[in-house]
Parts: sequence; structure tokens; C-alpha cells
Amino acid sequence: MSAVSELRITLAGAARVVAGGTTYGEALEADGRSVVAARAGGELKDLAAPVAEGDVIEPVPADSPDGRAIIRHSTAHVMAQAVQEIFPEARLGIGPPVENGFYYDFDVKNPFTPDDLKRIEKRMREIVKQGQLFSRRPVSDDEAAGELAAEPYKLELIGLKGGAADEESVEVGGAELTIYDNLDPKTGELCWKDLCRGPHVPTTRSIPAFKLMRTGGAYWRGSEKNPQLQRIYGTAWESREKQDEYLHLLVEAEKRDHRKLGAELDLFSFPDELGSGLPVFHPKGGVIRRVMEDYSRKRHEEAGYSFVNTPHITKSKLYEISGHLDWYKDGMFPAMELEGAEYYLKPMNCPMHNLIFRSRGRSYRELPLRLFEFGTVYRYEKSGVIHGLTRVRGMTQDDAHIYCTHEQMRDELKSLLRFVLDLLRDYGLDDFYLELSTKDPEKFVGPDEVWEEATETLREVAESENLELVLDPGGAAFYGPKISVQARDAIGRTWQMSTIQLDFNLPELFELEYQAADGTRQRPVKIHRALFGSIERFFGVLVEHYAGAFPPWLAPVQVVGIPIAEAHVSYLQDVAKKARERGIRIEVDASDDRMQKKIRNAQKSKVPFMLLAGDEDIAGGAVSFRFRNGEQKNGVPVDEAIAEIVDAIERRLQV
RNA sequence: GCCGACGUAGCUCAAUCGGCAGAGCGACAGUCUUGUAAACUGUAGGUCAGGGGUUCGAUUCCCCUCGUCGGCUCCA
Repeated sequence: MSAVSELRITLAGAARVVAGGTTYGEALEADGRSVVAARAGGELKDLAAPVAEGDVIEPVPADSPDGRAIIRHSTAHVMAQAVQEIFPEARLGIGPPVENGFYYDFDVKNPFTPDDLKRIEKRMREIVKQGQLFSRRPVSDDEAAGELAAEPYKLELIGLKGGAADEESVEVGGAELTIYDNLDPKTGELCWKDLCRGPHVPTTRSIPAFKLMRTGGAYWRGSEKNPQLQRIYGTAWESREKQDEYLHLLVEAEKRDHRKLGAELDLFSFPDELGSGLPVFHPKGGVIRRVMEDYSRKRHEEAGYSFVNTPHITKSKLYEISGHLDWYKDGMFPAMELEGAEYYLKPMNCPMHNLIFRSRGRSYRELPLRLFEFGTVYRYEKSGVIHGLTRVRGMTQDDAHIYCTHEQMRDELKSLLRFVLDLLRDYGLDDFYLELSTKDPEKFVGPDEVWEEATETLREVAESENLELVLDPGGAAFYGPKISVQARDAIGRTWQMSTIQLDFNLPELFELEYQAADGTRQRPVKIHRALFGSIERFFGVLVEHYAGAFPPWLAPVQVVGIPIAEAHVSYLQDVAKKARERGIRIEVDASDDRMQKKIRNAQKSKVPFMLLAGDEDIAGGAVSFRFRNGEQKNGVPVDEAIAEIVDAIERRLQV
């Protein structure tokens, strides 16, 4: 090796000179645990790779996003090795890091059982303990094809490499193919190898914590036309503590599962008799829903919306005009044949709103015309995707369509986004980011300049709200750009909530027109927007956000009166009467349970306020509060107590 | 729709290697009532998701359907 004897590099912002053959790991004095890889000139490198002249080198900490991804990717390799040791006939698919973990796909005769997972995990722990080295080796395409002759899926990826160089794949990518050998640290013997771009942690010992999570089928390369492989998901972290935190979050999320809370709190159910994805709301869920809707109506009324109503079913003609029958038929329930006509359940409200717009001539003076409806729609969701209230077949959208002139579009979009964000905040969601889906240059309708202006306006408004803006280039539907509001809930999960979408297509198809000031006929701009998305879904999100402990204004039962003994029931009933007169939803627990049991029941039903009354309270014309957190406030005069509750309801406070 | 797991009382879960199905909570009835998360006693409650098959006999084994759960695809 007559390598250059000295190399000039930049480390931590300072110029350094190191001997030729120095590795990134040596240069960074990395231990392979807190620092798992290096970044040189923006590219991630193995610690064992030699530095190059002129490198600007930074460490990749284990607890950074890249660091975690590397740990997870390496863990995926360990898993694949374990799988192939236990199931030698298993063929490899791909095994990338993903959010919070990693997966690897395998072609196996029999799907993995939970027992298999245990065996695989056990073997993985042995491999980790053994400290196998991840050793990078560049290969030519032909060499790779030869070495991986038994791995048909890997061969397919090698074959794809040339054509799809832009594909960001962890297997192939960059200029050359590389294979990672896993070597026995003592003997240097080859234990396993995989086609992989890398980088990897230096040894399997650099995987501090991991756990296999679940299995499932997954189509090869994500297409349902391809064979289905068996995927194993796992998680891996830079420390045991971080992993425990993550697992704890999952437990917390499970406790908040709206499907579970919905049954426990008697909010809604999915009767088998109705069919999959068709919820019914019980009285308690019904109250929440009604309050949600009432408040939304009130706010829409204040914001200048007109309320409309449309039927649930229509002749096919409407969806021929709108084009739904061309491009959305799979998502619709099949037609009913009646009197020689075909009728469809409506999957969307907008076509019907268009009919309202064009029911008579429209003047520019009427614009913006904002039509709002709680419109119930039915969509044929495939059986495997139905999920609680978040993915259903029958749902009610808080759907609005705004018809305006080009000149009005800008202001309308601005006020609309503010309206949406304000309203979401009122429902208790206040941590947002926005996603802007822009034009797909290959596929769009409508004039360029309107796309441009609408997109720019959406961007401006997003920026003026000081919200994080994620771009989704080319992600818009063909008929218009879209901005969607993503909300983070109480435990940091994000949900797609509202969408605001321009539609340049339907006004054309329905030949919508208004008469402008100069007497010409113009096509209106149509803005489509749903704030909740669907009431069902939003309801589900709120259940999870609040973990079922709704703020008083939404709580189905706001107050439970609990007598210390039977003798105090009638006093509490008087209190309840007064409270009801102030609009409070209050119940008195007059059952023959003991007081402690009543408290337990009320606590479990997550009622915001308990009002207790015994001899002491009655003597002072008072009641005693118990709050959800177990705190109490005793001897509060009845009027004051009611005022406090009314205040919390009116101000929509959480308590 | 596809791959896999699952479906026992209102809920949470036992049991039956093919031989009369069980508990806790809840419900109901009665007894007892005094200060912040479970009083006591009793009663009712099941075509073991539905249908078909194998068998002397099926909740148990096989097939189909429905539903639920975890993934994939999809989410206009």
C-alpha cells in the first residue's frame, strides 16, 4: 500500500492532518456505541472506512435520527441472519429502517408464528452478544449476482439498479454495489452476508436494545400484483431506557385506543348486524357528537356559511357528470336498480353542492358563496382497511364548498386556514404542522397561473401562521393543490385532520358560472374543505387525545352528584335541578352502592366533576368537589360550585 | 381485496387431548348505609359468531360465511 502518507481533513471545524489509512472511527475517536458512524461531506460512512483527503468529518451520534436509523438497519441484518439460520429456505426481501424501528421481508413457506419470533429473537441476542463485525466489501454487478444466486429478490434489485438510480434503496444505491459480511470477531470467519449500501454499526455489540414486535404479510416491492412476503417488524434504540420509553408510549397509546374507550365509556359500537365499518352512537357518544356539531355550526354561521342539505342517494347521472363513475367507482357501493335507473349511495357531497350553485343564475355579488353541510357519505372501503372510527364505510363529513372569484381566492384561503386552525384549537388540538401538496406536472387540469397563485397563497398563509410546512411536491390531485393540517395529539402522535383543496375540475364539468360586474360569464374557483374530515374520525381522534377524559364542555356527563348517605340524595337532587337550569349535564347517583363505590364508578367514567354532599355540606348550603385528579375542594356554596362548573364549560377549559 | 391470528355470558378471561360449559366484574333482587377508587348475600344470564361436513357424540377436528385484531395494498 503506497497510500498517501498524510491526509488533510477537517474535524469539528478544525483542520487536522492524519496518517494515511486512518479510519473515520480513529479520527473521531469513536467508541461505536455513542457514535455509530461518520458523516463525511454529507455522506454517511462506516467507522471502519478509511478517511479521504479533504474530508470534512462529523460524528453520527447513536441518538441522532441517522444514528438510530443505522442501529435499526444493522438490527434488521442481525434479524435476517437469525431467520436464515433457523429457516435456511427463507429468501431475503428488503430490510430497511423505518420510523421507530425496522423490518425485513422474507419469502418463507410458512408464515412466522409468535413462537418463531421468540426463537429468532433469542438467536439475535446471541449474535449481538458475539459481537460480529460488519465488514463492507465492494463488488461488481456480476460478482454480486454470482454470490447472491440463491436470492432471487436480491438479484431483481441488482437488475433494477441501472434503471432506477434515483431509487433511495438501502440495498442498492450509489455508484457501486456493496456486500456486508458479518464476521466472527475471533476467527474472522464469515457468518452471514447481505447486499447492502450501508453504513452499519461497527459490530453487533453496538446494538444496545432491540425487540421484535409483530409480523404481517407485505407485497414484494409494495405492489399487490407481486407475491406476498412475510414481514417481521422490530424496534431498536440507542439505549435500553429509550426503548423502554418507546414501549411505554405504545402501552399508553393502547390505553387511549378509541375502540376500547368507546366500549368502556359506552360511546359507540359497531353492531355486527349493520356490517363492518358502520358505527352507531350511544346516548353518551351522541351527546359529544351533538356538542361538537352544534359548536361547529355556530362557528360556521358566524363565518358566513350557508347551510344546505342533500340526499344520501342519487341517480348515476350525477356521478357521470362529476366523473366519479370513471375514476372512483371502486370506492363506491354498487348501484341499486330502480325503475330502470341506477341509484348510488353518495361517496362525496361536492357534486350535489354544485347542483345547488347552478340551481339558478349566480351573480358575483353573491360570492364567495360558502355552502356547508354535515353530509353523510358511504364509501366501499376494502374489508381489510376498516379500523374503528378512523376508517369506516358510513360517515358524516363537515363538508363545505366555497365558490369565489379568482380575485377573492387569496383572501378566502387566508381566512379559511385561520378559521380551520382556530376551530381545531377550540376542540383542544393546538400543535400543528401543515402539508402542502403541489402540482404534478404530468397530470393536472386548470390554468397554470391559478395553480401558481393558489399554491403560493397556501404557502404564504402557512408561513404567516408560523407553522412548520412540509412540502409534498407533485402530491396534489389532478384537479387542484391541497393543504392539509396535521395535528399532534397529547402523546405526540400526528393525525391528518383538515384539508383545504382547490378544485379546478368540477366547475368545468358542471359548467358552473356566475355573472361578473362587467356582464360576462365567469367560472368560479371552487374550494373544498373538511375540517373534521369526518365527524366519526375526529371523534375518534378526540377520544384518543383526551384518553376519554373529555373537557367539561364535551363530556357526556359533566357532573355526578354523590350523596354520602341515602339521606343526602334529595339535597343533591335539588342541587342538580339548579345545575340543569344552567345547562349543566348532571346526574345524581342514587343507587344503593356505598359512597366509595360511587366515586370509583364516576372516576372510571371520567366525569369531570363529582359533587359530594353530606351533613356538613348541607348544614352550610354547600357541596364538596372531587376532581378527576383526586383533588377535592370541600364546603363550596352551591351557587359558587355551579358558577365554577358553568365557567369551565363556557370557556371550554380542560380540568 | 391479500397474508396471518382470533371469535366462549353485557365486559375481561378460564376449561373441555371429541363426552352435561366456569370465574370475576356488570345486571337484577334483598340486606346494610355517613366523608373521597370496590359492603354483604342471592338470582338470572350461553344454540361456545353463523352455516355445512366428519363422528355414536362437535364449543373442541375439517370446509365456507360473517366479524374482530396485526400487517400489506388502498385512503379519491
